[in-house]
Amino acid sequence: MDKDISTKEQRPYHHGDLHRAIVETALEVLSESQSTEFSLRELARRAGVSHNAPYKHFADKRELLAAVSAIGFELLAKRMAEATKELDSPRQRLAAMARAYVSGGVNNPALYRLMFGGYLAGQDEGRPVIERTAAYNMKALIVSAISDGALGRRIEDTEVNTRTIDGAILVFWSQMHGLTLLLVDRLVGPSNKMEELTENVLQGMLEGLVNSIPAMPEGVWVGPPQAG
Amino acid sequence: MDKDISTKEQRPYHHGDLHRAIVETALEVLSESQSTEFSLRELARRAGVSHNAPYKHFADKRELLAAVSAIGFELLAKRMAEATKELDSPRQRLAAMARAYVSGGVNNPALYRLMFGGYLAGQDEGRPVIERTAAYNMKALIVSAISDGALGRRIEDTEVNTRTIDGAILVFWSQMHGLTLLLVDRLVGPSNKMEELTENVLQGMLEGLVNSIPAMPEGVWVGPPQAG
DNA sequence: ACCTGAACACCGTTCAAGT
DNA sequence: ACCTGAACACCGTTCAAGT
Repeated sequence: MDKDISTKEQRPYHHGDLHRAIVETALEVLSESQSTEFSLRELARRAGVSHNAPYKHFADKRELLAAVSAIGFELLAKRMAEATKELDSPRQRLAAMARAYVSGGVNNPALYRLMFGGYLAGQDEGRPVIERTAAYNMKALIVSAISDGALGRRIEDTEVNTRTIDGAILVFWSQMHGLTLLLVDRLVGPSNKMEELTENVLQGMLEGLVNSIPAMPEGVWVGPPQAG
Repeated sequence: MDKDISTKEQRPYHHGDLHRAIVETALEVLSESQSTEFSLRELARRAGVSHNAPYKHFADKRELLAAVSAIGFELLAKRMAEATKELDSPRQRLAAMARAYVSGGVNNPALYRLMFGGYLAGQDEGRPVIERTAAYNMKALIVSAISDGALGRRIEDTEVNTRTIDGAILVFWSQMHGLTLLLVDRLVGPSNKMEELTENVLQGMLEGLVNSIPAMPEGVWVGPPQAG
């Protein structure tokens, strides 16, 4: 009649939170293999449940990956918030955020690609995408870094309006996004020059390509091509 | 004894160029489905050969996708060359190239993601990647657009050196790459505002974020999030 | 040379049960 | 409720053969 519920490891009926366990396993496997091509069955194996158990928590492999992606956005947002926490100067805040953003991506390329790679984007137009709100939380940090005065003098003006700020955000985000992905995909490198490149790009962005691009560190471009 | 080789459709022993046929089928399927998750077997079916025939021409699904990616780079390079052909002003050339680049990506997101999505990037460090030279040909167009005077006055200076130009290229390319992918992944939009956004970003990039970002068209940001 | 059919070890996903 | 085993229709890839 005794159940012996507390001390020994039971085989059947474990896992209080399989949902969480699966997502964490997925994050591990993603980091290790740097690929989303793992199978649900492998995850189940590593989590110690039958190949079928995950379907109680996720309708789909896609849905699991969406959950992983959402966590990716949270992690990146946390990094960005952390990096800017104690900085006052708008320029410093923006630079710190850019560095956090780029290094976050370069640190776990597969996760960054999953978040932005459109694996979960298209499909049916109307369907709400689960990680979308997580993406918006992250974007909000960029918005605040820009609109809290990052643009310097213009931001104090009365003529500044939301559309102008939207423009700045778009420039900033797409610039960092592009740099991150070129680094991640090894079209530019090496990634240990990452901070230097980020700083240079940031400076060029703020002050204008024509006037201010500083000399780049050498060996920035991956290559050379085979025979030329 | 007659072979009847010319007029009738034979069943056995077709395809003078199965390699090409497979790649073209892959491009079709990629465009239609906007996903790289089609199977080799499906390609073989559509090309009218056994599921096994492709392996005579490609060691791997990866190798096939690399060939498709290479064609993607060629197509994009052609677009960019075409777009700038009859323009003289560096500013116009750069803008035209940016537009061609972005619209090329937005036109076939799955192909663009395949080209840049790192599907073929990582793996073994040393291994030469087949599409890499194609990517370099495309990059050469960007290089020429920048260094042929696109930067205006600075480019005439004796103080201009290759490292400076590298910096400009990095800014330009990563900016366009990022914008393209934010559009493609619907984090910013709608894509019919693409040209306008491109022009604005380009202007911001050339003249500096602080001074020159013009007002953005409305409705640029996808959203809003669910409950906020 | 170029293509085929059968076979292997895997998938994602479903379903009728078990505790 | 939560988990399982068996089953289905598919993969990518390999191999011994056919023309």
